[in-house]
Amino acid sequence: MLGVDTRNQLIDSTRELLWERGYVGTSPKAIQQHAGAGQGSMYHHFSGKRELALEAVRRSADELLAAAEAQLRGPGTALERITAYLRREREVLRGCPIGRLTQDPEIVADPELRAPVDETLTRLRARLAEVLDEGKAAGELPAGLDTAALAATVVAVLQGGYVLARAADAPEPFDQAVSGVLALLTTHAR
Amino acid sequence: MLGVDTRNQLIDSTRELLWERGYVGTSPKAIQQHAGAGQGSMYHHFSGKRELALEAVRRSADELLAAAEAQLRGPGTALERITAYLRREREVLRGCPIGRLTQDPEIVADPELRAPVDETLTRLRARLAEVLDEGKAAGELPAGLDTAALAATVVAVLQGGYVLARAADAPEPFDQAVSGVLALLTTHAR
DNA sequence: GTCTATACTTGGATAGAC
DNA sequence: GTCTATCCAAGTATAGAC
Repeated sequence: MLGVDTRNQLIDSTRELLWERGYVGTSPKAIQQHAGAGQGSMYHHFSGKRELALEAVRRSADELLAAAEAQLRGPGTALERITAYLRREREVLRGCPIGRLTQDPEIVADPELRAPVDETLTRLRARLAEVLDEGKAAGELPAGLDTAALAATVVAVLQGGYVLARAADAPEPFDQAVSGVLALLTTHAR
Repeated sequence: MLGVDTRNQLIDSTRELLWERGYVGTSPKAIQQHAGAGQGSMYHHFSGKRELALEAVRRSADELLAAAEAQLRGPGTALERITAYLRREREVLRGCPIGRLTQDPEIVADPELRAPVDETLTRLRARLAEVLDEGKAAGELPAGLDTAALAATVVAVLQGGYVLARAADAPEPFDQAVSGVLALLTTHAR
């Protein structure tokens, strides 16, 4: 195979457009144009917009978890790894390619389309809870902490930070939200 | 005037639909049907979808700030009021009628449509920062806290909580996220 | 103010030729 | 595998009658 094949071009274009415009805002025609593919080509590889979206969402989901793992599996204490994850370089104004899908009525109404979104955020929370548990075990964090709740808080700060940044058309509120939760977390570390 | 006039019916219907389906997902026809109004009626009162949305967003924005004020201006210490605000009854699975608009490409691309969204979340943060400042002044919270950052965190937890809940199709992750940040905040109170 | 008719574009997909 | 032609509904709006 030489170069990228059409099928993958279509999937990648769909990922981009879903990120930028969501499911209801993305038309087959737009996907084709972005991918440089014709109608026939798209409908040869996929049954339609929905199937294409399904594949696109699954890939974005896998990528998001892998990216998180890169920070969380890294070196350092539990809190250092959480900090690295929260502070990692992000395209804040673009928002989260997975989280943004939760605002799409046709995604949440379709169990198959919602499933990868749900799994991704659920696993992310579970993984963060693990890291927080390590912090507890190491005495970095107080034994009484509800790590599952705290993991949800951490993910929510990211997802909500994107919302604030997009509203303001500026990344600062995102950074503030992250700073705020880190300040709370690290003064618990002793 | 007897009963609700058509103009207001149209605005309220638009508010509902924007909340549920966003701007790109809401058609003039859907608005008319939801409002029980005809085409001519809608285009008599408004120049089109955009103007209607503008009015709808402004009203939802005002309402959101007023609702927040109800908790934040209430009785109790700063932390008690923040807690009341975070724990207030919410239709979690519907998400935030203002925050959800930040995921709409046509809203954020249009300065006039984005403005009320931006103002609402910015004011909300400012108001929360005030309350947190009161908590600092009262010795409830450590003097070193960055209240602007913390206010962003609080709003982000709400906005992100909605995202997690909608992904899971269940309110629990929202409640966890709130619990987590409250646990951090209240153990700082001394 | 509201209704119906009309218009043009886009969305989403199928059919059949190459 | 890809292209072009075709199809029908929906989106978004204007025109003019009542």
